[in-house]
Amino acid sequence: VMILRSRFLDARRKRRNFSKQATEVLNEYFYSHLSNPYPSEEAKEELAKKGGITVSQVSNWFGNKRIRYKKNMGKFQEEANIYAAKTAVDATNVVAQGNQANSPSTP
Amino acid sequence: LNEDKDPACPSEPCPNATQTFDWMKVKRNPPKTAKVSEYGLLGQPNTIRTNFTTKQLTELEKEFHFNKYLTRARRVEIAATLELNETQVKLWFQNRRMKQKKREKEGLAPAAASRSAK
DNA sequence: ACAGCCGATCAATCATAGAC
DNA sequence: AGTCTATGATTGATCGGCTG
Repeated sequence: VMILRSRFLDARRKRRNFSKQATEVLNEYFYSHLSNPYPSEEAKEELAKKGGITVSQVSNWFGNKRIRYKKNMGKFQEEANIYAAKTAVDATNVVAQGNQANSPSTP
Repeated sequence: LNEDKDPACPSEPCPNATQTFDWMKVKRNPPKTAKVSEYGLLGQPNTIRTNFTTKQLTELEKEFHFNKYLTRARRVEIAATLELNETQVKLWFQNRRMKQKKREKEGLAPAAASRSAK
């Protein structure tokens, strides 16, 4: 069992938490787009640049964030309120459904 | 000063603050990788994430370096040798290619970054 | 029709960093 | 120094779209 673990023990180890700056930028986007927290490739690149991390890390972050958020929404309520007040560039008016037009930066 | 923006909560209690959007309700269907163990005696018809053994991964990796893509024949061959379904082998290669592409991408971006930083 | 591929994502899990 | 929780990364598998 332990022998089979050695298979990994490579990149997954030695993990560093993101800087305050990165976390801030990511959360800001996430909560200001809570109705659809799926940044486009371009948006990811910008977030990566602003946070000083890679695009993959941005993707990982959103992937984890979305899953964990819906898994336990209550646990993020407080955090949601904090960031919700910061930015309101979002268009939260998609009550039912029928939404699919997502153009953050494509006029 | 600022009131929550809860445009609508038609007929839902809406526990607290933010509402529940569609993406939060998304549910994936369970894997069908099962080799059908008869759903009659206890447990569900096993539909769990495959756990490749070190040996299987070694073989798959070796084959990948030989060919990034599989032919039907080769796939059948490998599946039989490693005791996996063709689907598992096919999926492994698909994911492996994506992983490869991701690595190449990450391996060049830093180079370009240092170029402009120099 | 249809299977394989791509790109994105999900979901479960691993391993570690940090809180207590 | 542990134990528990937060979090970044990995990866088998799903979803929708495109294509030969």
